[in-house]
Amino acid sequence: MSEATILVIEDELQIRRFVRTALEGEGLRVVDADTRRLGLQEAGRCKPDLVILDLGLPDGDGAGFVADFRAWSSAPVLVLSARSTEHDRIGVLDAGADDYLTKPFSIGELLARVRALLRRGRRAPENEAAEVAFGDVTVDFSRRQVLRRGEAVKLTPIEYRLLGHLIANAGKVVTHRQLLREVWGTASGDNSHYLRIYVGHLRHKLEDDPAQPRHFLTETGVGYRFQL
Amino acid sequence: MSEATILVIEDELQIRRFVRTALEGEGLRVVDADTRRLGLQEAGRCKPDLVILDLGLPDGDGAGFVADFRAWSSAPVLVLSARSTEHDRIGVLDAGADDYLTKPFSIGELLARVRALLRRGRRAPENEAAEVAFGDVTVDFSRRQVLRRGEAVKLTPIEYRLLGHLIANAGKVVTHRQLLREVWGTASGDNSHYLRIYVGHLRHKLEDDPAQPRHFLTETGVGYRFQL
DNA sequence: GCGGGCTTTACGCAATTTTTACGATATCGC
DNA sequence: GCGATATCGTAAAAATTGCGTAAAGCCCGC
Repeated sequence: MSEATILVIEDELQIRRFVRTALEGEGLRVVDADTRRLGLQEAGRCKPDLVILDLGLPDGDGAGFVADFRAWSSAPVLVLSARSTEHDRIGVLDAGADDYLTKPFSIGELLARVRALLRRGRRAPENEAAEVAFGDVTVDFSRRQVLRRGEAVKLTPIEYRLLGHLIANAGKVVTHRQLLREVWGTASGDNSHYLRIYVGHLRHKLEDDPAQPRHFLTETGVGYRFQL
Repeated sequence: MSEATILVIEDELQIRRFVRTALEGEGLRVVDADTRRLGLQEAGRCKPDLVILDLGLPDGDGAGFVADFRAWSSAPVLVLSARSTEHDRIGVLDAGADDYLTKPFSIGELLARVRALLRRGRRAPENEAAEVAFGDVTVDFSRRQVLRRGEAVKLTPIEYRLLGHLIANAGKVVTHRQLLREVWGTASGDNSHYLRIYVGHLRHKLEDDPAQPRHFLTETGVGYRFQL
C-alpha cells in the first residue's frame, strides 16, 4: 500500500493534522486543503488515489464536489460528516461517494476503510472461474476441493487460502508483504518464514517434483509467482 | 444497475426477506443462504457481483469467510453486524471486506451502499497492461516479468529496479548519481562501479550483442541512456 | 489427553550483492 | 595523431542475504 497519495479536505486544523499523521504513519503521502475550491485545485495537481472529504466545509456542498471531481477522476471518495441523518448519507453516496463516516469517528476505523478502498482500487477484475486446473491438479473453489490425478488432496485452511491468493494472481508476482497481509491478516509483521513453510507444503502436495517446481515459483527477494 | 447478482448470507429469516425484497425492488437478482458454508457453495455456483454477509452466523467467523471468498473472487463484500466495537470493524475490513454496517441499519442506507459498491465494481476497464517493448524484449511491469523472444528472463531485484528506472527515463540521459540514489538509496556514495556491473548484466541478458549495445547506451563521464 | 494444525527454532544450501582485480576503451592536452 | 590518464567493461572470489526443510513446542477443539 505504499506510495499512494491521499487528499484530505477538511477545515478544522486539528482534525486535519490528526488525520495526516495517522495516514503518514501508514506510509501514505498526504496532501491537504481546507476548502472545497482549494481541494479541487489540489486534486488536479496531485492526482490523488483517494480523497477524504469533510462535508461541513465553509464553501459549497459535498455532493457538488463529488460530482465535479468524478468528472475527471475515478479515485474513491470517503466522506466525513458531523450531520448524519440517513437522508444525508444516502444523498452523498448516490452522488458518487464510496464511503461515509460520521464524526466523531475512530482513527482506526478510518484507516481500515482507507485501506479497504485503496485495496479495491488496485484489484484487477481477474478471471473469476470457480474451477482452475494446472498440471494434474484441479481446484474447485465452490466446493473447497482440490483433486490430484482424481484423488482428493487435503489442505489445511492456511494452505488453501494461500493457494487461492496465488491462483487469483496467476502469472503475476505477489510480494511477501501482500501474501502475508492477505492470508494472515493485517497484524502479521515481516514473518516471511511462514510463506517459505507453507509454499513448501503446497509444493509437496501439488508439484510433481517439489525440488524443481513448475507452478509455485519463487522470485528471490520479492515474493512468489504462480504459473498455470 | 440491472442484472447484477447479490448473495445475501444471513440466518435471520426476517432480515433475509426484508433485504431480498428491497434489493429486488432495485432490479437486482438475489440469492440467499443461511450459513457460511452454504454461502460459499452458493457463491461458487452463482458468481455473485456482491456479497452481503451477516457476521453473527452460527457457523464460523466472518473474517474467515471473507478470506476464503477473497481467495478466488474479487467481488465486494458488505458486512452486517450487531456487534460493533471498533476492533470488530477494523478486523473485518482488513480481512478483505469492503464496507461495514451496524445493525439495526436503515434499508435506504444499505441500498445506497450497495449501489456505491456495484458502481465502483463495474467501472474498472483500466486493464492497463503496463508493457514496454524494445528489440526482442518485452517488459510487463504489472506482472514483474521480462520476456525475450517469448522466453522468461530472470532478473535479480537490483537488475529489475535499474531496468525500471532506465525505462522510465527512456531517451533521456540519467546521471550516475541519480541512478545510484534511485536504485541503491541515498546512503550510497559515488560507487558508480556498481552501475557498470549491473548495466553489464542487463546488456548480457537483454542485448543481442552485449559488446555493441543498441539500447543500454553509455554516456561516458555522465551516466547512461536507455533507447527504446 | 489426543491429534491436527499453527508457530517457533535451527541449520545447510542457493542466490544475490559486494568486493577485488585487471584488461579494454574513451577523452583530452599536446 | 599520440600517449597519458581517467573512465568503462568483464570476470571471478568473498561476504551477505534469503530460501527450503526438518523437527520440536504450543494451542485449540474434540
